[in-house]
Amino acid sequence: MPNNQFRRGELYSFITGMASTAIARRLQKNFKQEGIEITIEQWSVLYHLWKKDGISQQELCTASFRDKPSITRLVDNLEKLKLVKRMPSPTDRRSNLIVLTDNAKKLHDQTMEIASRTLNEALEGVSASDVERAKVVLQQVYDNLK
Amino acid sequence: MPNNQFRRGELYSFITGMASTAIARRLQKNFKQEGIEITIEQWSVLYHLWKKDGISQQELCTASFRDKPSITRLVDNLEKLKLVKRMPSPTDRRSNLIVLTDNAKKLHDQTMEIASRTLNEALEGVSASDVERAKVVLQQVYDNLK
DNA sequence: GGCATATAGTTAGTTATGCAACTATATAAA
DNA sequence: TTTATATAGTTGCATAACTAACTATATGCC
Repeated sequence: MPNNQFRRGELYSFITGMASTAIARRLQKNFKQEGIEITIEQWSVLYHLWKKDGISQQELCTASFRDKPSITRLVDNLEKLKLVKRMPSPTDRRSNLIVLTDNAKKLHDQTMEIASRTLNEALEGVSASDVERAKVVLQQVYDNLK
Repeated sequence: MPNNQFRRGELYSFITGMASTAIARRLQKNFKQEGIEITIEQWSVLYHLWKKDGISQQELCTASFRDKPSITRLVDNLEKLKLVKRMPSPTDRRSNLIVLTDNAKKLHDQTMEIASRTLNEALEGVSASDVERAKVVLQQVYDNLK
């Protein structure tokens, strides 16, 4: 096996697993410590709804890079938690519009503060320009494969 | 909400989801196209065993950044697929040594070639030095949170 | 209008993760 | 030696992901 193949195998584990799951776990832990009992996946859905409320499940799929079954179940669980409601679309009877409840609106400020703090923990000692360069690489990887 | 908090929220999605899941999906797809019916998680366990065969589940946990239940079940499934066997450790009766079967050894060359090719697809147009810099950032993130 | 096709969303089955609780064995301290 | 503690691994429960198959509605074409 050529040496560069080995190094790329190592890289795979870096990009694929380590940093992303570490951030996810830490964010989940920080939520829990403040008594916020939602998963980070649920939070990421709320995150898009806070930016734009009342969008369809399909729009949530696109925004959050998930497939339709994943969004169906995340919305199921968010509905059980009384954080969102499915409303029939007035223009398309196949489609639901997902709207935030007051409970979810109340979570915005606190969870965004925790997410911001978590990202600060994660990026401690990393310069803004290195972060930007890493973003560009990861975006390029995504674009190469989508 | 201050503007830089918003930008960091965007960054979160970069690091957490996009690139890593895109690579995982593409690798899975490339395996499947060549008729290799294992998951990338199973492959990542084999990957460590190819480097060093006959290690304990705990060593697999450390090497693959997974917790013990995850490794227990991955080894369960790999055993069902006749790709590994649990052997009792001769020195510690609590411990299993996980050894590759001949079937698993046969998968090495083909899957490494696919993984290498997939990573080439992913990194197309990204310079080696940018890859190295991104690796450093992701490693730093991991170290910050572990 | 009627038919083919595309789109929105749901359901079922398998795999994987995280967490907590558990068993069994090993090690260290009294 | 006995007791406490640490370690290796398993099991149960909840959540989430991917794939494939499905229902219902919309759209485009004849």
